[in-house]
Amino acid sequence: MHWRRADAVIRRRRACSPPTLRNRPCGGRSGLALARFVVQLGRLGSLTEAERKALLSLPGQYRDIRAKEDVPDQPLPALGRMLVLQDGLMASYHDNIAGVRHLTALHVPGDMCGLNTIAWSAGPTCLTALTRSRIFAIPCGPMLEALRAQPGLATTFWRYSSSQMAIQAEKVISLGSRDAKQRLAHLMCELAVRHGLPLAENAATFPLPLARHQLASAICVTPMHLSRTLGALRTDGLLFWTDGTITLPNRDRLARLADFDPGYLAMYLR
Amino acid sequence: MHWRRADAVIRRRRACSPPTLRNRPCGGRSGLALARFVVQLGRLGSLTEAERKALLSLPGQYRDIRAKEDVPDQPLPALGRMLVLQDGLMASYHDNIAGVRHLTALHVPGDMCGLNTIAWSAGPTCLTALTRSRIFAIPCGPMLEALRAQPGLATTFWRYSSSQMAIQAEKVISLGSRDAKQRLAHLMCELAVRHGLPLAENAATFPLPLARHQLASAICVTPMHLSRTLGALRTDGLLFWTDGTITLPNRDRLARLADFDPGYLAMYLR
DNA sequence: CGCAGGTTTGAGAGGAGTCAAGGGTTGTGG
DNA sequence: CCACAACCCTTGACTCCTCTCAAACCTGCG
Repeated sequence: MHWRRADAVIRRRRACSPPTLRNRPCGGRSGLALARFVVQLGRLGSLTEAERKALLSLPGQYRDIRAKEDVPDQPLPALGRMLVLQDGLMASYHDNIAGVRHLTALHVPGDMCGLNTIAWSAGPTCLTALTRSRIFAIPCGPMLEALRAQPGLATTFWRYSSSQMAIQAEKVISLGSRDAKQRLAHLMCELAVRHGLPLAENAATFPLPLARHQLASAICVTPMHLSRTLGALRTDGLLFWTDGTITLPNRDRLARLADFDPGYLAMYLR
Repeated sequence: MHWRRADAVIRRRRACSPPTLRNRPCGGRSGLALARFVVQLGRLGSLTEAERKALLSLPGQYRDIRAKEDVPDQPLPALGRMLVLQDGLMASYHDNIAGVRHLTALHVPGDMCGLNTIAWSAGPTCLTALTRSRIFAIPCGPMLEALRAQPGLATTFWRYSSSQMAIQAEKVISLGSRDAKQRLAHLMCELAVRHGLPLAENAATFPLPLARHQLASAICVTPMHLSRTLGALRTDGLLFWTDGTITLPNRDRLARLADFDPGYLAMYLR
């Protein structure tokens, strides 16, 4: 694959990298990642104490993933594809027939990636780490076991998938009806909420240590046009992105520009 | 709301139409609609005989919906929002702040619309009937009851939601990386499959009794541009749309043009 | 230091939107 | 029956957004 980038060079080095992850497991059971995930689930509706306990006691392994490393189809043999993101930023991607990569979803810490692959897998759902990330990988077996022991979990996971679908739907609306400036503004409003910054705070700052072409891919524009769009929002005084950090001085104005309605992000709001 | 149309007239008549459905219930229990839905579910994975029976015995009411009629938030009081489409074509829509309508998903006969609202509802998920449609509306109570009696159903519904999410994801890819001609071609390839036309048949014909501006909205272009795009595909000999009927003489070529890979439509393939 | 890659900026081209006009169809009322 | 309106569809001209191609700049690194 290659990014839709200025120089359009196919990076053979990366294409030839080994298909399985080769990173050291770094111990630890359960821990922060699952706790964050459970908090998200809790915001979506009723979660019984038994379900909470079952989730928090799920076994798994922490793994560090290098930035720009892909998680292929069978990422962690015998570990399954359910990854709770603890730190960093990951994305689901799709490489089209020409080999150009498009990011179809972003994942922030506390998100569970690939959860619905246990329900149904529509072809290869591939993940890539946009930044150095730490994940908690849950094996398939114990997850199925937990579903058997706590049948209510299926509903909970279904609910979670539905909430992620709402984000997808908003992306469709964005791509279908907003121009590049609005799409960028909308994504920034969304990421601010998903990073846990309360809506009440009008100014926001959060890390986004991406390359330009990665963010460009997330809003479906070329890096060149992203550059111009960033410039436009910068002169508006609405968005600054330096040293891998986003600064939004005025989220209200930004939200108005982007037609942003946070209703679909209930699971991230406190 | 108003469609993004040539004359840009807000149709007050429709906007003022009563918010609740006023169509005659037309009797019948279970029947065709649910059977089609169950067939879809069956293709997604294991469905036990008990679950199948529980689904098929779900109570509900058939309703006819006029073309262009909206199904508002609380469509059928005390009936819930789970509608199995038996005949016709429906769509989920989103009216943006300017009142312009965008279709975010199409529903063909056998689809269950709004199923995931029972899991989690991200704001108003509104439906509209693109053509005269017949639905089977299932009340919320019996559905929850069935979920209690057959806990495995939650997994099944979760799986179904995931499969619908795959269609959404493909839409994101379409909007992000294909131009109008490819998007139209892609949607036609998809609809042919979802109408149950076997992939092996290279030529396809299926009904699509829509107005131009409705289809335009589904692929996110203006009706004027759709008109041009239809002309282009017509001169290519790939797509003809007359009298509410789509004719695709060469699905292979169309699929190649659109970069269409039917893998994500497993639940519609036989 | 040179090089490769990321980033920005500019000029030109093309896809898609907007505005506008014209023809076709349907429905309604005189 | 006809006139008229309303709506739908198509086509053309113009404009704007975004892509492509290209060049220049910057940065980190071998």
